[in-house]
Amino acid sequence: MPKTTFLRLDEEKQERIMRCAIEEFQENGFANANIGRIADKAGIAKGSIYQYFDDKVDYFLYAVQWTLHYFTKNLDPLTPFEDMDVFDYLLGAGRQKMELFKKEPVLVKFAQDFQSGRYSELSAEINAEIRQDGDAFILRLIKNGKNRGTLRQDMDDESLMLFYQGVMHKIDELALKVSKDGGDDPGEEQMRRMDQAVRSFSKLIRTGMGS
Amino acid sequence: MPKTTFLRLDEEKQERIMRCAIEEFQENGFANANIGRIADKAGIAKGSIYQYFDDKVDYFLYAVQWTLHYFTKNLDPLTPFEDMDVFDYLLGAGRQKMELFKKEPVLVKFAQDFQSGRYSELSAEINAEIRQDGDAFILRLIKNGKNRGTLRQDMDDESLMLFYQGVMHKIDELALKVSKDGGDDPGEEQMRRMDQAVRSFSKLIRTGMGS
Amino acid sequence: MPKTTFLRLDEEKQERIMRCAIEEFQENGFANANIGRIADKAGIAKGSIYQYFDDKVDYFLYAVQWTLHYFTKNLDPLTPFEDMDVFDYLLGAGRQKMELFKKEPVLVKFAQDFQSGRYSELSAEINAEIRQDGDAFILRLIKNGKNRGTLRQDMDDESLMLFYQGVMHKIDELALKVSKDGGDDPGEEQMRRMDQAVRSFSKLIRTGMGS
Amino acid sequence: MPKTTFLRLDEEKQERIMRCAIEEFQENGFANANIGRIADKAGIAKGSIYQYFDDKVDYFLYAVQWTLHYFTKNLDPLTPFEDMDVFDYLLGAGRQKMELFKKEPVLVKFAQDFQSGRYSELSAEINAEIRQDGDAFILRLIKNGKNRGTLRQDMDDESLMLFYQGVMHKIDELALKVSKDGGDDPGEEQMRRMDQAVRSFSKLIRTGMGS
DNA sequence: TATGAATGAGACTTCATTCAT
DNA sequence: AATGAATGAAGTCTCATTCAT
Repeated sequence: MPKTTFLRLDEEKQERIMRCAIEEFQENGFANANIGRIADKAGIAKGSIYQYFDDKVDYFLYAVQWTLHYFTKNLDPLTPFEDMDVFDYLLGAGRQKMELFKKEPVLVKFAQDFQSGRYSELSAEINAEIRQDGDAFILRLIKNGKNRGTLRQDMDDESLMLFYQGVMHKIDELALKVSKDGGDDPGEEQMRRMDQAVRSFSKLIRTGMGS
Repeated sequence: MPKTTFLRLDEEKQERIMRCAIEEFQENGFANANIGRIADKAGIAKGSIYQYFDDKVDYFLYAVQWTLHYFTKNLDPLTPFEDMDVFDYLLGAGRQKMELFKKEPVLVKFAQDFQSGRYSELSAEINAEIRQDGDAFILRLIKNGKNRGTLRQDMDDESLMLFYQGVMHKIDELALKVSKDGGDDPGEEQMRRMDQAVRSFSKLIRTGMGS
Repeated sequence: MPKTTFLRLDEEKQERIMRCAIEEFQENGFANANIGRIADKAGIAKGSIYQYFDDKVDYFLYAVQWTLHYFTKNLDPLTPFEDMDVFDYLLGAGRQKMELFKKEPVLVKFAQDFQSGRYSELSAEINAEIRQDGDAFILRLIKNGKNRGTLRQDMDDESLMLFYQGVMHKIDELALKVSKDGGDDPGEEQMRRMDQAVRSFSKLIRTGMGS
Repeated sequence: MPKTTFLRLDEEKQERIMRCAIEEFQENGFANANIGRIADKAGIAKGSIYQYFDDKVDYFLYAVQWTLHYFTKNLDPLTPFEDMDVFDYLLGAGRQKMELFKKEPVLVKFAQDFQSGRYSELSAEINAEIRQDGDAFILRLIKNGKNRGTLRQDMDDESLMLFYQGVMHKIDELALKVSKDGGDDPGEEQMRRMDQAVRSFSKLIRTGMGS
């Protein structure tokens, strides 16, 4: 919900203005994020921000939206969607995510934060919406899996989804940690660690912990 | 780390002062929590809080500690520990957790918040410590399971732990939601829903999603 | 060390903001000086002061610097320096100081206060620096006097300086008192009293109290 | 002006209570002196202080009075008064003062502070009174000097007094500095430095700076 | 008489937002 | 459209003083 003034800016400036905000929100949380500091980092006047957005909340909400948009634009095209099931996705997603974390650590951390309930004080609605988007995606993977016969049929979709999401969340956490360990330039070492973990999780998701 | 002045208060007052703080922090996050509001709710003077704690952070940190202490005091004694494995625990914990959520929804939400990384800006150390305590508990369950032969042997303990934690977290989320749906007095209806869910998750953890 | 925001203000406003602060500090000391009161007197918002200075200490320190700068700008040009000795200076300075006291009683009292060690809790460094500046000036007068043969040679410069400063301090005190006695408009009466005193002190400094 | 409750305490406790206050006032100034901290240091309850004194100002004022009383009780008896003039006093006082500084540095610093105008916001009256006491003492020395013919007759007593006080103040400053340089145990080295300085100042006072 | 918990006014400081230029 | 100075509400924290025990 930025004002039209903002949308008329050239894209490079828009991006700069959003990334600086995201970095600030991610580092300090919403309440401690400082509009003046964002303006400084972005090289614009504090007043200008109020030409672009109604207020701090508006700015933040658009930062969330911008981040989600960034991911759908840059990530999903890479994953051919039809006919893929959870296991396919999981295996493919592991390496891909690592690369994403390396490339956009701030965005990823920001996304992870609001998905795990930081900022929960800010409009439960948007949080719900975000979650729904993610849910829809997983549910399609699950339906595909059931159609292809790779997923057990004796359990309802929602239970499967929750189960899957719980595990996925841990993978994300792990990927973030591994990529952070890599410092400025996480190399093949980190990649191998991550691949290994993904394969373990894949096996566990498929066949469980039981002996 | 409260001052001795606080520890000399009678227990009823201490509890009131901590519960009011926890409620405030849970509802508004750390930065938006308002010391004056807490004092009002607790029926004491704003200044008194600073007779009890060094500052807001100190107060918050003790709220975390108090909450953890509350759980270990009221919950763990109920779970006989020796020789129990993850599945035992999961099944037993389900109903128990529901009851806890019904009885202490605020404490539970507060605990869940700081375990899922809200407040991450506040002393990563405490977060690490909290996590470690939880980890140790799970690792013992896992070792027990491997000894009893109920857990697969071909996977390292840490992977199993992460997997288990991911799923557990979803159960907690669910339990909170279910108990919230029950309004003021969640009845047997909610209990049944929860039991069902726990059994589903238990099955999935044991045998996986694969067909 | 004011922020650039302050330095960009027009000079009239800067001066008003500094004079109000100096008056407040002089009347109440540092700890009892009230930022809100200063803002009111200066006709600006309390918050604005924090756009200009880091904090109260920063504000105070700049008040000291501003005062010293004021004196060097408005006073020293009047005193031709080369080849002057202590006695010349003393005689010349008397009347001049009286006029300064009449014109800027607050600034003078403020300066006297921090030179005599009120505010000593605030950064001993600045105090040292202030003193050094003054010392250098006196030492030059003394060297000139020795060169011209008007000062005794059998005593080290530092002793002479301390002796001289002790007496000078009393003259300042006296000038302040005399000019205060004059009320709103100290006239020739006061001037005569002061001239007399200066001549007495000059004689004493030169030839001592002994008979 | 302490309450009778205070005066009924045994002398050791009274002294402790006063010395702790003096130390606190000297270190932090009046406004920043903390009643609670004084009580802690003195090993009494904060509330007790209000059984002894009306309020903080009362406490402070009595600290001043106590200090002056201490000096008149412990110092002046040592100086045979009759028939002494300024030069006698100066020479005798030098070594004596050094010893006093070594023995009671806090008291001395405190006295020096309020004589040089720190605390000036606290009742100008008392300050004036303090000064008057000192003045009377000096005036007697001066009259003695004139009677004995050791002081010049062609100058009024008040000018001589101011002159003398100005110089004396510098000696005090110096003595404090020298004794501070000596660290925990200033030895003969410091004593010699001080004696030397006193002799220089005595000569200057008697015969002046002129050649 | 001694204690120390309780109080609450008031201080400094922050910062989102406005507005004149 | 952009700027950045100005605002003032609101927050945290301090501490002299009171008062019940």
